[in-house]
Formats: sequence, C-alpha cells, structure tokens
Amino acid sequence: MSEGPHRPRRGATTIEDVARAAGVSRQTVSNALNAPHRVRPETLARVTAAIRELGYQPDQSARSLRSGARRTLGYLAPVDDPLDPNPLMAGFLEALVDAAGAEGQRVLLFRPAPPAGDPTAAIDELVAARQVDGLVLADVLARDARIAHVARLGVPFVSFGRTGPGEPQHWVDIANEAAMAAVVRHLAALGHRRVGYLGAAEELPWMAARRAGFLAEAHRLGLSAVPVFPAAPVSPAALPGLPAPAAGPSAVAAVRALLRGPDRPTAVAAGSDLAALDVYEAVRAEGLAVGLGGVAVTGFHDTPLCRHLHPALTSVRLPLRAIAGALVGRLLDQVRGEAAPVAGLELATELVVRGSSGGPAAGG
Amino acid sequence: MSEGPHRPRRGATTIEDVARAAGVSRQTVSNALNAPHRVRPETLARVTAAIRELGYQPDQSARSLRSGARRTLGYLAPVDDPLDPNPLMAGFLEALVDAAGAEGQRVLLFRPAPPAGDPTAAIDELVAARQVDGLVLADVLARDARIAHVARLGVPFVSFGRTGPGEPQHWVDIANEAAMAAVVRHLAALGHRRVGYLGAAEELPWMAARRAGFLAEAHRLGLSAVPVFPAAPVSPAALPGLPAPAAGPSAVAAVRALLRGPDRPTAVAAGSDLAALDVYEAVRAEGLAVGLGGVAVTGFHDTPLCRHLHPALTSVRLPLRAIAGALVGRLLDQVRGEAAPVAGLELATELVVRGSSGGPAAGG
DNA sequence: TTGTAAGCGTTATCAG
DNA sequence: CTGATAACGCTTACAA
Repeated sequence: MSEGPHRPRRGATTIEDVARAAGVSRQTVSNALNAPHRVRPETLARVTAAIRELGYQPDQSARSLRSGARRTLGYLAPVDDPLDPNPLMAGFLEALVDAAGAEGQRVLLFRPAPPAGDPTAAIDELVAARQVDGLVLADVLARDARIAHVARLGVPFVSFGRTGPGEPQHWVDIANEAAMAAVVRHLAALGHRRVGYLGAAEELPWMAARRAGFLAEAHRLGLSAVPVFPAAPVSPAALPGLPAPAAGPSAVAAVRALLRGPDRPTAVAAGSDLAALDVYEAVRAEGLAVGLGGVAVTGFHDTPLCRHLHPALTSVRLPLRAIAGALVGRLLDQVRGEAAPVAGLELATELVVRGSSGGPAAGG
Repeated sequence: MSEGPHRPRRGATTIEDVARAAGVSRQTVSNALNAPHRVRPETLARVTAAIRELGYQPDQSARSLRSGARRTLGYLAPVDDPLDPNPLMAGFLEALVDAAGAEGQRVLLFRPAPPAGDPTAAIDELVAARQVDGLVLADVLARDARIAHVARLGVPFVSFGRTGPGEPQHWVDIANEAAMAAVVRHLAALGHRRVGYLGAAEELPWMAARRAGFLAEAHRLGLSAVPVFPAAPVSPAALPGLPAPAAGPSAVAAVRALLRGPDRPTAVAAGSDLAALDVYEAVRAEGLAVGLGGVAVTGFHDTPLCRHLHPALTSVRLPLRAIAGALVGRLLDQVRGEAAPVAGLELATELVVRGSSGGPAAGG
C-alpha cells in the first residue's frame, strides 16, 4: 500500500496522451483548448472526444508557468474581531468564489501570519511567489495601508469598501447613506416622527456613513432624530486592522435612557443586526413592545439572525452577488491589461421589511 | 499607460538573478532554500543576503511543476443554507488558513458551479488540474457522496465531521454527545431536575448526536428530559447537500407548549445558538424570565450572538484552532506519503457559562 | 560542497 | 491549418 509520497497526480493524463489518442500533435490539442477557431471542425471534434474520454485537464502549474496567467485571485481575509465579527464574510466569500468561478478563476484565501500579522508582508509573499493574478481586499478603511501598498506594488486589485479621494478608485461598495435614508423613509411612511439611531464602531467608514445617512434623511423629512453612541470613541491610532468594539450592555443602557427621555422615539434604527438585538432588549426592559403598537426597530445586513427574532427584524440586505460580480469584473479588466477603474461603483441595497417595523408579524 | 496585459510579475526576480548576485550557481540558491544543511555556512549567508536584498521568492508555479507539490490545500465550501447558515464557516476558515499557513500551505476555496452544482464535478476539476495537494471537506454527512468520491480518486483528504463505519476514517470532529452531556451536568449542578431540549434539523448527524448526548446524560442523572422537534422530519432523499430547515416560529410554539405542560422544565438546552433565540422568545411569551430565577437556557457554537443576548447566552465553544490544526496535520501526513489516518479524532468542546444559565448576569 | 544537464507540461513562435 | 522547436523557472539526478 505504501507508494511513497503522494505527489499530486504524478502520471496523470497529459496533453501528450490526448494528442496520441486523437492522432494529432500536442500543439493541436493546445489549440483546440485555447483557440478552437484555429482548428478544423472535424479535428476539433476528435480532439474534444479524446479529452472527454481521458478526462484530461491541463496542469495548471505548467499552464501558469508558461502563460504567466495564474487564473487565481487572492482574497485577503479581514482580521478577526470577536466583538464585531464581519457578518458578511461567509456570504460574501461564497458569492466571490462563484463570481470568480464564472470567469474561470479560483480564489486563494490568505491572511497575515499570526500573531500580529502584517498584511503587507502577507501580500508581498503572495505576489512575489506569483500565486495570483490580482487581489481582492475587504473592509477597507480610509487611507488604508493595504491599498497604498498594493498600489505601489502595481498589482491589479479591487476593494470591497471605498478608498479615499486621493487614492486609486478601484472599489465597489454599497450605498450606506442611501440605505439608511431608505430606512428612515420607511419609518416616516409608517407615521413615525421621532426616530432614534443606535450606532456601533462609529470610527469605521461604513458605520459613519450609515449614521450620516440616517441623520441627513431624518432632517430632510423634518423628523426629530436622536443618535446614540454607547461605545467610547476609539483613537484613530487604534484603527489599523482592528475595528473598534461594537455595542453591548452599555448600548442597552443608552437606548433605555433614550426611551425614557422627554421625546421618546417611536422607532429606532440600528447600524447592524447585532446592535438591533440591544435595541430589542432596551425596548422590552422599558416595558414596551417591538413592532406594531410599540417601538419599530430596524437592523442592517439581513443576517440569518433577523428571521429568528420575534418579531422578525426588518433589515437592509446587501447585494452580495452583484458586489462580487462587479469586483471580479473590474479586477479581471486590470489583469487583462485594460484600464484600471477610474471611479468607484456604488451598489444599491434592498430593504427587507418584517414584523419589527410593522411588516407581517409572522415569518415565512 | 497602456502596458499590455498585466501578466503577473513577468520579469520578476528569478533564481538566476540571485545566483548572479551571490556569485554562485542557481543550484546553490535552490539548495540554500530547500536543503540549507547542504550548503557551506558562509555561502549560505551570502545567498540568504542576496535573497533578502532582491526580495526573491521562488515562483510557485515553476516549483509546483517541477516538484509536484502544489503547497495548496483545497477547501470545499459547504452549500448555502439560508435557513440554517453554517455558523462556524467564518471562524473555521480563518483557523484553517492559519493552520495551513503555519505548514507553508495555502488554502484554495472552491464550490460546485451554481446552479445545482455537483460537488464531485468540482472536485474532479480541481484534482485534474492538479491545483491542490489535498482536500478538506466539511459538514460531512453519513455516507457522504463526496467522501466516496475522493476516496475512490485516491486524493489525500480529511473531513471536519465524522464518516460512517465502513468509510475511511480521515475525520476530525467535536465530541457532540460529550458536549451536550456537559451541558446537562452543568444544569443538573445548578439544581435543575426537569430539562427540555430544542433540536434543529435533526437529520444532520451532529444534531442527532447532540440530542442523543442530551437524552443519555439526562437519563443517567435521573433527570426528567423532554426533547422537542418542531421541524417536520425531512425525507433522507432531500438530504444530499441541503440541510433541512431549522427552528422558527413553530419552534417557539413547541417550546411554549412544553413550558405550559404539567412538568414544566426549569431549563432548556438548544442545539444551536439560533435555536436558543427561539427558546428565549418562548420563555418570555410565557411570562417567565431567562436565567437566574427563571428558565435556564443554553446554546451551541458560542457565536458572537451569545454576548449580545440579554442575559448573555451560555453556549458550547468549538476548539476551532485545534480542529484546523488536526485537519491540516492529518492531511499533510497523507500528502507526504505517511499512512492515512486509521481512526478519527474527537476533540473536546468548552462550556462557556453566562447569564442565561445562572452565570454572571452582566457581560464584559 | 558545488556546478552541469535534463526535464516537469504547457504554450508561443515559426516552418511546412 | 498543422507540426517541430524553444522556453517559462525551478528542482532532481549526476558529475566535478
């Protein structure tokens, strides 16, 4: 049984085998694969048959070495944050792999070597070893060190999350302000005139944008809006990498105070689904109800959690497949030598109305 | 600006450049990298300096082509299930990438091509293209088609989740029964004599194991135990790929009925953190409180959600880093030609006690 | 210990 | 449209 080190498919079918089986040269097989139009139809058919027959698939290493194309995109996984876990990582990654796969690309996951890993070092390694054609970055901050680094390296890249004005605009992002504005309009349409907002980790650009969008739209509609920031502000120095702690028990206290105040809001929007949990608790602790006849509550991200709350939580759904598709498309444009994106792309979100804001009380 | 297709680092520094810079042959550079002990110390130092100086890193494609080792492990992402999202995917993946990285391996993510993708086809593609040295499978079911397939292919593999008795035992798993037994003992130690259990997707092996572990330990301790299965049983035919729907509104109804019954349990364990949410709701709907002085509740997985509940949810924490480490270790053993694992490995979980079961009521 | 030669499987170039 | 030849960058033999 012991057959020595299990070298990957040593002796697997090669292009030569196919050529022999089809009675052509290996070059013709290569052409059949990479430039079918250059091969006579009947020859092509014969080669294709042989390929299927033998289950042949080109060795990606050989192909990469020769052509230079790795057919692989690197995804730099965001740093852990136990307190405010990236709720989109799972769903986003799946969408990214699918979008890449549709373009014949694979996704290579990588992260800084722990502990206290330096993302730029991890990027350097991957690029120097020529393992990927381009990079996908996520959770991009303002003046993000990773962006500066990959831009200087000249590697094709895109980011999920916008970059600053002076930086390359290779980003795709959701319209955070517009999303929260839609939430406010939804609440206003239900008759709410006094609305509260529970933020979380306000230092993160997307969280700041949500708060701003909320306040702006509330102001525009003439609503009375009160934002609440329970988390102690974090110094910018602490930013690189680690997002700040999100809401928690103190968030509940803050919302409770808000609900006891003189202008008790009849609706509270939260910057994330987890933060909405704190709103639920605060509302109940004050002897009020969430939803119809009580305080309306909304979240952000439309995580699976929303359906399991009672009442189910109204939330903002991210167009993950569209985001992933746009990222991959823009990245491959660069890989193929077309011009780098000159402007970022902002995608619309979708408001999913459920019982917590007066929608149907019972979930599907 | 237009410099043609951005071929990955074409013209990057090669082993030849290093050799020239260090005044040795390229073979010596290769030795310095792959077998340092075969190079004279002073030569080694000179080569190492040149390597650092030039930022040289071997081209992974060339290396793979020549040596056969891809230095890459494939991770087959579990299929989506919006109703019961795999709550460990994010944290597990991070641990897996770290564990692989510690062994000099990268992780390539792949999934069946949508729609209705066939996992075995996806595996075939990856293996035929020789892109990975081995495979990591997750969410393994009994008599899983993927296991049979990779076993027949002869590709090194491991699975997170145990395989059936007749199958290769290349698995690492958590001790689900023992975990739930620990939960029961915890509840018993707090004085609970009547305990309930809310399951979810009982057709999944790990869910079935949790239920069994709960019932067995309750019986052993002489407790009165009542399991509740709100979800309609799903026919085995529906299994391949898609797990069954988890709890939901009907779960709440079921638990409420349990709490209204003649032998009202004073504690309810849930098979997942999301299911525990339904228990919270049921307890409150019955006018009872969760935690001290009310009904004790526990979850499973220790997702970030636990800390955001009020009271915080007691839950079972998975040793994700140990799992990932064991998986990578066993996989690489096979890749290196050592014997395939002859028995699965069961890892212990950790019970994290919080307010929902009488622990400290306030979170950190 | 170091240098030389060969070849991994593929694609690009250039003759037929 | 097809077939021979070279080269991608590296590592494994073998010779010096």
